[in-house]
Amino acid sequence: MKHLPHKTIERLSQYRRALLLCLDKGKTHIYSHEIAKIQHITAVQVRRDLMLIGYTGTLRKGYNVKELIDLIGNIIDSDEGINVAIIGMGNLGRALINYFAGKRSKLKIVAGFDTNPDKIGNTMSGVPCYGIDQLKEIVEANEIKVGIMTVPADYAVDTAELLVKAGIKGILNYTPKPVNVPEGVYLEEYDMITTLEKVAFYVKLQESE
Amino acid sequence: MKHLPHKTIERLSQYRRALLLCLDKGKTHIYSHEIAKIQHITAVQVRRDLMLIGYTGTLRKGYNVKELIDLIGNIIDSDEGINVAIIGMGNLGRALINYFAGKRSKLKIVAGFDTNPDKIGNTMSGVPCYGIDQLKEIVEANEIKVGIMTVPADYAVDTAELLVKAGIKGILNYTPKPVNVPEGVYLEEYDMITTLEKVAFYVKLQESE
DNA sequence: TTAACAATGTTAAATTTTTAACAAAAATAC
DNA sequence: GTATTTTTGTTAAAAATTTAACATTGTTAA
Repeated sequence: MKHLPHKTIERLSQYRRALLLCLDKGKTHIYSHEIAKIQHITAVQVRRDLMLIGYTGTLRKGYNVKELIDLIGNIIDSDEGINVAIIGMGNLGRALINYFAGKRSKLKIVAGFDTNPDKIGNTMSGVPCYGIDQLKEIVEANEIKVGIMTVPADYAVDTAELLVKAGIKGILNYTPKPVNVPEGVYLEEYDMITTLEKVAFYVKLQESE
Repeated sequence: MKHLPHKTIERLSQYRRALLLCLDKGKTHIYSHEIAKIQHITAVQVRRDLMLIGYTGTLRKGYNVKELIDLIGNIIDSDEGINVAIIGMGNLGRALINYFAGKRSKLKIVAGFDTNPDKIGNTMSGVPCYGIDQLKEIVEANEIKVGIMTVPADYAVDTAELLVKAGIKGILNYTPKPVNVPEGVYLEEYDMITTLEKVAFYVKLQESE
C-alpha cells in the first residue's frame, strides 16, 4: 500500500467512527452495505476502500468490526499519538474541547491558548489555557504537532504565523480567513459559511426544479 | 449554464468571501492568480470556474471585483433569501451565530432551539431561542428552509427527524453522528474529528518521509 | 447433491475534477 | 509602429474518483 487516495483517508476515519458505535452495540461483524448506508455512500466504495488497505472480510459474514477498527487505527494513527493545541478558547474552541473530552483517541488536546486574562490559567474540560505569548514554549514542551485555529478572523493570519514559528506541523483553520503556511506544514481550511451556502444553494436548486 | 460542478459551487462561495475582503480594501480589479493565491489553488482553476459561470474579465486588468461579487450572488443566492435555524444552542451553536452576526447575507439565522429552560426565551446575538417542541410552529411561521444541527450526538437522529417533519429542506449536520433524511431534503454532514484525523495523518506521513 | 443466493474482491469503464496547452488581445517597451 | 509581455478564455489532456461488471466462494434450500 503506497498511496491511499485523499478521499479514502477521510472515509476510513468515518468508517472507524461508525464501527466504534457498532462495537458498543455488541455487533461483531458488519456488511459493506451496512457501512455504506450509515455513510450515505455505496457498498462498492466501501469494499474498494477496504481493498486498498488490504483488509479481507469473511464471505457471507462481512467484516470483523474489531479487526477493522484496529487496522484502520494502524493506518491513520501515529503510534505515539499526536498532541493538539487549540488557539482561541471562544465558543468554537470550547465546543471542540468538549467534543473530544473523554474520547480515548491517539489525538489529544493538551493545551488551549487565548488572549483573555480571565481565561488564562484556568482549565476547561481538563485542558489548561495559556496566554498566546507562551505558545512556542508550551508547544515545544509538549511536543504539540497540530494546531486548531478558532480565533476571530482578524487574528487568523498572525496566529498562523505564530504557529509555524512555534514548530507546528499541521494547522486546521476554522476561521473564515485563509492563511498561508510554508512548505512542510500541512494546512486544512474549513469554512462553515461556505458549507452553509452550499446547502442553501442545493435547497434553492431543488425548489426550482 | 446548466450544471455547475459541486466543487465549483463551493469555490464560488469562497471566491466571493475573498472578493468581499478585497472590496473593503478598496480594490476594484483582481487577477485570477491573486484569487488563486488566497484560496491555495491554481489560476487556471479560477479562470475555468469563472468561465463556467460566463463571467468575462478585462484583459490586462483582470476581473471587476464588484461585478463578480454580484454575479456569484445571482448564482448561489436565492432572490428572497433563506432563513436558517440552529438546533442546539451550546458552544458550537453560539459560535455559528456569532460567526454570522452582523454579516449582511441572503442567509439569515432567525431562530435557535434548545431544551435547556434557562436558554429558552432569551436571545443570543439577536437570535431568539425557542424550545425544541416549538420547532414545527416556528419553522412554518418563519419559512425556515435550512437547519443546522449542533446538538449532542445522542440527539442527532431524533433531531433530524423533527427537522424533516417540520418541513426543513436542507440540513447541515455538525454532530459526529450520521443521520438519514428522505428524498427531497438535502443533507450535508461535517465531522470535525474526521478533519482533525486527516490533518494528523498527513502530519505523520510528512514526518515519515 | 446440486441449484440458487448473497456476500466479497478486483478489474475495467465511466465520470468528475484538475491541469496543461495555447490562441487572442490589450498594454507596454523599444 | 513593431515586438514583447501579460493576462484572459477555451479546448484538450491528464489525473483522481466513483461506479459498474463480474468472477469467486461459502451458505442455504430444495
